[in-house]
Amino acid sequence: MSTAPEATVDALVQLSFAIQRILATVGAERELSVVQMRLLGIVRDRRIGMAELGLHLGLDKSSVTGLVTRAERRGLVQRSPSPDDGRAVHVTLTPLGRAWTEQGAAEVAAAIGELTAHLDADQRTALTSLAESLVSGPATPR
Amino acid sequence: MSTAPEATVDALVQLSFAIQRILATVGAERELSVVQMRLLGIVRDRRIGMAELGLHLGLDKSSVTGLVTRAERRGLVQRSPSPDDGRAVHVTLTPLGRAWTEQGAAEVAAAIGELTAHLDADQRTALTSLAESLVSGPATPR
DNA sequence: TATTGTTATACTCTATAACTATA
DNA sequence: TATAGTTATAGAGTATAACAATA
Repeated sequence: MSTAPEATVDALVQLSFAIQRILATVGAERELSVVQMRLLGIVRDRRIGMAELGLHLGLDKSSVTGLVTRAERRGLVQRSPSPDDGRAVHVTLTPLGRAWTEQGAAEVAAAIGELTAHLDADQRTALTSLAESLVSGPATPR
Repeated sequence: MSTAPEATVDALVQLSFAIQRILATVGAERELSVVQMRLLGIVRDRRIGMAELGLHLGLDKSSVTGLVTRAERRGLVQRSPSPDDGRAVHVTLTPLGRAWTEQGAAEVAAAIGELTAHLDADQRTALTSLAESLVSGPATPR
């Protein structure tokens, strides 16, 4: 049970808030919450049902129902019955939802670009690999 | 308008979710949301009123009213009238609130310690200073 | 007039429990 | 029986608008 030095804890917590603020700000331009943005991002590249969506988002299935219903009402996603399983539905992006998702992703990348603009190439590489190693554990050479 | 490379964007966004998940998990042990945790953390070292609290949290003052009321109802914070300004109130931690705040901070530090356990001292130092530089801009030597 | 804070209201977001339909 | 999803309900969290009290 290691405890990180206070400076490291503070820096990572503050950085996480800065990134979340970027996501919230980009979403707010289209009145999307961070969770709605994640929903669109997840549905973007997966063929997925409500249950699996709940796993990705860390939400109960009943919460996902409301989330998807609100996004559907706004014309961003669609429910369609699964051809394989009569109980299941698939959630997919509408053309509008796809456009917003791509624009949002570009705006997030631009804002993070501003945040990291003062780094040189080596620093950026170091930051990226350190961040990756925290998320997925130490590098796993194949 | 610089745009960060995709790998950097992904790594930072995923890292921010990992840190937020730690905060949410630690809070959940005491049925505290991340915002309630932030509230306690802000009140911990400042003598502060509702308006300034709203600025720190990025919330409207009416939202802060509800947030503080719920925390007060649970015995975590106290409102007290400002001696200087008849309109203002100060929000302070109760002994229980202080205990929870300190325990929570320790648990967050421990969890982030786990996350960074695989880093050696140099890597940890590099990560900390890179993260600090993103949050507060490039190093500003005095 | 401006500022501090609360109240009323409405909506999003979330979980729990109970339910329907399909596997 | 188990799984996929919805509905009903309750509560937290948020903003806007209107308000009271103080500066």
